[in-house]
Amino acid sequence: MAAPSSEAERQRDKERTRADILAVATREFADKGYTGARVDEIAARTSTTKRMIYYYFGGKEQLYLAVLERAYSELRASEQQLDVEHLEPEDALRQLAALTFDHHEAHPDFIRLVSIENIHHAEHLSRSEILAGLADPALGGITRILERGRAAGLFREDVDALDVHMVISSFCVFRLANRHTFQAIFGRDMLDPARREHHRTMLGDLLIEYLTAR
Amino acid sequence: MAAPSSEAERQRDKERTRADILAVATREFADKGYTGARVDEIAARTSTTKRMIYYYFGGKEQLYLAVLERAYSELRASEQQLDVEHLEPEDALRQLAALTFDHHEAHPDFIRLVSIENIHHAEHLSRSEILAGLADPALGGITRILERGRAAGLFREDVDALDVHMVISSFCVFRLANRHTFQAIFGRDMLDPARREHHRTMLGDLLIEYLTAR
DNA sequence: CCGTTAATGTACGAACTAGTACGTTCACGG
DNA sequence: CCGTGAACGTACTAGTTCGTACATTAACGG
Repeated sequence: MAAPSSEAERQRDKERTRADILAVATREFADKGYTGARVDEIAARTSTTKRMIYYYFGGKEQLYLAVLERAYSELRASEQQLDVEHLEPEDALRQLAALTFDHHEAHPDFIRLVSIENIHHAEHLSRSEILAGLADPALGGITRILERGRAAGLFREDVDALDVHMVISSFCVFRLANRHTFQAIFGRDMLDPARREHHRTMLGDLLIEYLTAR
Repeated sequence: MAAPSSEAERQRDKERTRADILAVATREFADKGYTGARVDEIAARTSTTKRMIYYYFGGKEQLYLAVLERAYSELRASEQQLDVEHLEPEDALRQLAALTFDHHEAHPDFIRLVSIENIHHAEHLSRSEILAGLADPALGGITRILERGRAAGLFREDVDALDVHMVISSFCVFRLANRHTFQAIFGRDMLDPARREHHRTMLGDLLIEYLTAR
């Protein structure tokens, strides 16, 4: 019947249903945590039924893993399209930090999923097949910038790419992941645009001053 | 009967039972999260029964709040007994950072409880009565160090105590809270003694180089 | 030494939750 | 136009989990 495959008119659409479930599940898991999330609740917010969750994903745990893997894949994609090879080491690092800062702020679900996964001792991520592909995209850029910076005698020698990555991630993740207790205790809103801008440049300064010390 | 109140021989001991429940609950909540924790499981690991949890605390939620409040109280106590007034600003800040670093590493349950509480948007902590007493102990020391440092022309002016606190907390919390996904992805053990030492001094350098820049 | 009450133990229920058995409908090739 | 299988819906179950009614025992004052 004139194949409506390319149209949005199909009533039955494998991909659409899968994507719908995944999107709803991402919000539910990020919001409530793995144990707190309810399969029935996810199903209810979907345009389909619970039966389909089991049909396409197998169960709550596999659905959670699919959600986690998609979130990490997006981060990897964002990291890979980064091109800072043509910049001077200092500027390259500042830009990389700023882009990481922005990516995290643009993906609050991801931050929460990582926190949740750490609560569960990374047991799901450890068993994931995408695990092997995550380290390199995150470290490749930093490694090359550090090499150029050290070759030019600009950067100190006693820090490796993973240390730098940790400083960047710490700062970007903490201000978002812990913003609720921070807000409760200190009354400071981490999402305030002015403060956001201040922290964004602060992170760059922090890195450069440390790496170029003495 | 010769009041065995002060002895450990009592069979019925209000304080002992309460403390027992609280200790077991702390481990359970820190390990499984609020929704993941099981009241029956906590009761089973106690030397008393589930009935006593409801007798002394009222319910799962109040028990969790009691656990959270005790964890924060310990941090506050540790912060208050800190005396860095007699040190030069730079050394004072390095020492404060190192002590925070140590305290976090010595209290893994606290780190996890904070992560868990943030997953729940700090809804429990926000309603806590101890909330008002948490900000000052955390910031007082830093504020005084910064004032002395700025007065001596050593430190930059565009950073406040809360920003400094955030940098310290970010670093100390992240390396522990996110160590499972970090380990899974990069294969790096954050608890390795040599690396621990490296990061401990690294944090001090990071702060000082940034604050004394230019 | 005994009554009162704080402290404790047991058994149970109501509600929830992941997962499934079974039945139905749509799409598409022949 | 019809048979076949993929996609989907409904209703249910088995097991879990928080919380409580009810019974009991230890401590302590008088």
